[in-house]
Amino acid sequence: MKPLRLLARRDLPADTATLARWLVGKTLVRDSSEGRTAGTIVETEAYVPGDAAGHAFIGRTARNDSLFLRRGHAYVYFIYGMHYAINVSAEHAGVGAGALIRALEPIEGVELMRARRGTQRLTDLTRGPGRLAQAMAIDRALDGVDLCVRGSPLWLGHALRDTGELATSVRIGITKEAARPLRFYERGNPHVSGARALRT
DNA sequence: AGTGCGATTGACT
DNA sequence: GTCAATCGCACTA
Repeated sequence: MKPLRLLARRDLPADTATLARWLVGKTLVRDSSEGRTAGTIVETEAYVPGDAAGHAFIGRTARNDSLFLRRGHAYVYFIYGMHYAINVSAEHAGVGAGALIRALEPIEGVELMRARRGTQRLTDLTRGPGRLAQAMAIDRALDGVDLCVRGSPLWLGHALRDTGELATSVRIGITKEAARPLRFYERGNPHVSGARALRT
């Protein structure tokens, strides 16, 4: 396997939508006491500055504070009383925006992911924001973590393979700003979510 | 102090 | 295809 190399913050595009597109193909790595899990990012959504669908729209609060950090930090939120999901903070410090990571293709630690998820099927491990958070043991304890430093429990790595065709669609599960084409995914990848939510 | 709901998922008809 | 689970948080009062 190719070695996992940390992405430098200067490599991250400052613009939120550009960042979300660019993240498809990169690697998300989780180092925990249980071991390492990692996956190729295959689906993201952009929540841009001033976006009424974004969690930062209401202004900076204790919950969404991490969205306002300099790009490359984790914003982890709790939703529906049972699920966590992770964003990569975007833009400059003080601007509330982020890229939601919606799906991964597992690369490393698949057995650990299976144990955490309580299921065997490979495409059930990290297809969807809640599932991937569970597979990677991501919760509010990781909120605000810097994804661009060595030794972080959660970090971003370079692409480990060529990325397939990038596709674009509207975002899933929102009602405001629902027509904006801000979801990005690798076309045809079986780990991409959204089959229920979208016909395309 | 009470209310309503959400960037989802899994179980079930 | 439909729907309940489950709770932190923003908002109203």
